[in-house]
Amino acid sequence: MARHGEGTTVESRSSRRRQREREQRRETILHAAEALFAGGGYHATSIEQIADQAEISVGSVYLYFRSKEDILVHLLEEISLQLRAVVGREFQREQPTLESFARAGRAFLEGFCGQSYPSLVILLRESVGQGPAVEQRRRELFTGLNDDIASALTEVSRSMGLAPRSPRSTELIAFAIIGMFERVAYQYLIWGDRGEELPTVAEELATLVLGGVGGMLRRAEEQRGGEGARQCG
Amino acid sequence: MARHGEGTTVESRSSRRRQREREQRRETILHAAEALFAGGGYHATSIEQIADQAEISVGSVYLYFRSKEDILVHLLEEISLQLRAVVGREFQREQPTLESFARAGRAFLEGFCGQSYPSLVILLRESVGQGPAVEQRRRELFTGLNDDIASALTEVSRSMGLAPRSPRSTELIAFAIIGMFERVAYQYLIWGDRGEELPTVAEELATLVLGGVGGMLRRAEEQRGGEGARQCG
Amino acid sequence: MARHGEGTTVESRSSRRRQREREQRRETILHAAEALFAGGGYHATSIEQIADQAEISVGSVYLYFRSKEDILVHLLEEISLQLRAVVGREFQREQPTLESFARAGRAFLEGFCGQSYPSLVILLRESVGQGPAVEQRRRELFTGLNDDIASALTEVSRSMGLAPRSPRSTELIAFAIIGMFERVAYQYLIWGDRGEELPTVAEELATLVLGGVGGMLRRAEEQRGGEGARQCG
Amino acid sequence: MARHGEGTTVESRSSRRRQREREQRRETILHAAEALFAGGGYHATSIEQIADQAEISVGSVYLYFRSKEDILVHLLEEISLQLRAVVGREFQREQPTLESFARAGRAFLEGFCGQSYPSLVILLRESVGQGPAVEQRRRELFTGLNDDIASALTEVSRSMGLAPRSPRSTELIAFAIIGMFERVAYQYLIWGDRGEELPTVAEELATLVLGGVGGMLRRAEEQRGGEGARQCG
DNA sequence: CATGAATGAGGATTCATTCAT
DNA sequence: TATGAATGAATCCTCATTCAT
Repeated sequence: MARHGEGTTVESRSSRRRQREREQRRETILHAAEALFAGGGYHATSIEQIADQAEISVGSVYLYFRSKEDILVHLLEEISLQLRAVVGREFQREQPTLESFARAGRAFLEGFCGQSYPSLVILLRESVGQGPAVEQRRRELFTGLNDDIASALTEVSRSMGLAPRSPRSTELIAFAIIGMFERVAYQYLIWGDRGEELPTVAEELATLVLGGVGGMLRRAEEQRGGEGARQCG
Repeated sequence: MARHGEGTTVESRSSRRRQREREQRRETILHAAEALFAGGGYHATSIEQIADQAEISVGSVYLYFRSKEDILVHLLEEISLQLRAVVGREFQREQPTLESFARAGRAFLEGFCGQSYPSLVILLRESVGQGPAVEQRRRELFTGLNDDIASALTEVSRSMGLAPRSPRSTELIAFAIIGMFERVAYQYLIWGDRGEELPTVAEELATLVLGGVGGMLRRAEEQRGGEGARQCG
Repeated sequence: MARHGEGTTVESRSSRRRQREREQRRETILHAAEALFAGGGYHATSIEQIADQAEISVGSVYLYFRSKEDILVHLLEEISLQLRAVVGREFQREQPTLESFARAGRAFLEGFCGQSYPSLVILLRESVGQGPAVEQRRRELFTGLNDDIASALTEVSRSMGLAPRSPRSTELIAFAIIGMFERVAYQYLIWGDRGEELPTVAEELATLVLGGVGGMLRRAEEQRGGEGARQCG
Repeated sequence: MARHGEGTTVESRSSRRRQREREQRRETILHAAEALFAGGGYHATSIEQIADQAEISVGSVYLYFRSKEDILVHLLEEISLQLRAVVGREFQREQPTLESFARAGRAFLEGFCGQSYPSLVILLRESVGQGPAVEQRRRELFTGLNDDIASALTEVSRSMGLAPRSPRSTELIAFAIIGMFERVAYQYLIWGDRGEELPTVAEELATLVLGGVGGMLRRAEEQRGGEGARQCG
């Protein structure tokens, strides 16, 4: 329908603007929901509240999201990206070392939790136990995170001159690392009202994790050696 | 209302019977709810379903529990006891050693998770994000568990000849340990459908934790030494 | 739980009372809905209005009916009984004759339509085009009615000395009879605001139907004869 | 805006084209709606679905029709024309006879129902019980149809040498005829899934109607005679 | 104590209609 | 004219909790 060369431009301009506005609106809803879910809880938050907060109508929410659950799923989507960006960065810069885990831990606590407390609350509290679709997304998130960490672990243990461990060992260590940070974040940030201690805790935990991961890697090594020996015998 | 001297006896007998029956009824409701919450989710379970499963009337549920939320809180209560019994036992027998942590870990995975899967699901999934009262109880549960572990840690590090660490270090290590097992249990048991791997995983994780905790303790020591040195300088 | 002979009586008494009250409540809802559906239309009537009219709460409506649609279906159920009682009576008394159709017609117009105008409106207007479940029930209603009439037709034509006609002919004549009354009732009662003419119309239609049915029966006879002849040729 | 002499021509040309296109668009919407209403039901069909099916935007639907209800009303308008064309044709060709009713009946079943099943569904099912405006249009439709048939009846009875009957008798017979075909069409075509029987049924019903109408006419005559006699006496 | 019918606030979702572009 | 995003009123239904029996 657009005529002449510029027609296209005009059309694509307005269409791009539309697209941008649409994205913005989506984000607005998502952030309104994030704040409300984190503040009052997923179930205690009604669609009407979200609409009010986002300064749109109830019906409009459904132009951007299929259902209330869908909002939560997309929130997890965003959190997943944030999280892997913050944490993954530490492993991607160069050859990861044991120190990378300490840095990644600090990044998680200070870069992620500290920057976006609502995200943390949704990740660790509000998205838990809220139905299968949400659970599925959480699972993917954690699996992805675990893969990142497991890869780094493999690299690190190789660079430490440790023999390659079984895939499950690596997986387990990765989950263990995630779990440590999860619980610490939950205790200190969600339950703790101890935000001011965050830097100290981050520092201390980073140090501890260094020892813990180092110890686990070595232990896995020994165990494997033992197994090997036993098998040889 | 008691008549004659023996009245008291009679009454106390029947009153004791009453008391016992009351307890049984409570348990019945609690276990009905546990199964339903774990199976279909806390929100998807109605009081009517619980009453049906417990073979009593809806009204009777409210003779034993103030509200639906109250059932969940008491379920956490029970789980808390189970958990500390299973895990605590390993630390209480004698002088705890590093090995105790490995044993406690195995006990958690095999004794608790393996024996009562529904309890695990409620502890880690269904009781999360379900309102303040529940959250409060969960917090107490984890704090209690943490205290147990922290005490053991103090003992162990002393018996290992390591200098006493700051209370926070100990607390952090304890939370880290809890977190490791939480996430591993969630991944392998709740999401994993990998129940059959449980013994292997338990064994492997126990070994890893030995290394991890050992490493963390040593690292905490070093850090403290460093700090001390710095302070001295 | 009831003890002694009278216990049973007492229990069954109260249980019978309960049952009776339940039935009454059901009827109350049904009649509230009937009036509102007939007055304002099925879709324009909300569950809240029905509850108000029946002087109960919204939730209680759902103790007696699964859904709004379910109310309509049960309304049709009742109408079906009424209708077959009123119309069927005329055929059941003795050997039906051609006159029976005239009487049944009068009974339909005066006994059914005249007595329960709302029922008529629901049968012919509000239950039409309201979804599959309702349509299914309407279908059964009409099929049942048709069976009644078809049986009578068979009797009558035999008693008139007419040879038995094909099942389809009988079915068709029965539907034709139903259709005549339906449209006449719709025109004169639902659209007509001509309730006062009812007796006259009923009389006139009864007479006409006598001729019509008689004519149809004879015509079916001839046609059959013709077919037979053709087949013989 | 028209320039020069020919301007008018040009304008009227383009205006006629516009007009034609507008009509086409209207028809497109109408037919999209017809198919959807007949298929899924009036209420289950949304304006968006209609717009999609007609390959226009939601807003455009409102350039052609005031409301969703308005679409249904106009659909009835079209159906009314179709119907009277098909049925009326049989009476208009020459002097109508009793046979004309049989032919009109066949035309209704085969020409109308058989050719446009969706129209039938909308006429007999989807337009019923859908609010006052629609009901008003349906009433006009049936009244018009009735007038056509009543005129023909008057002609026929005169040509059969029967004395003129009361207007109401004629009206009643006309409604009776319409009702017969309505119910038969509903049963066999909408409920019946017996489309293949249509020709047979049409034939059989035509024959029966011959007898029925004949009988009704004669009976009306007798009754009138009786009344007259009574009045005379 | 036990029952289970009754309550009614609450919430997610739909959809006909409008209007700025 | 055409569009389709935005609106928000309207509605069905659920379910935790109460209380008369």
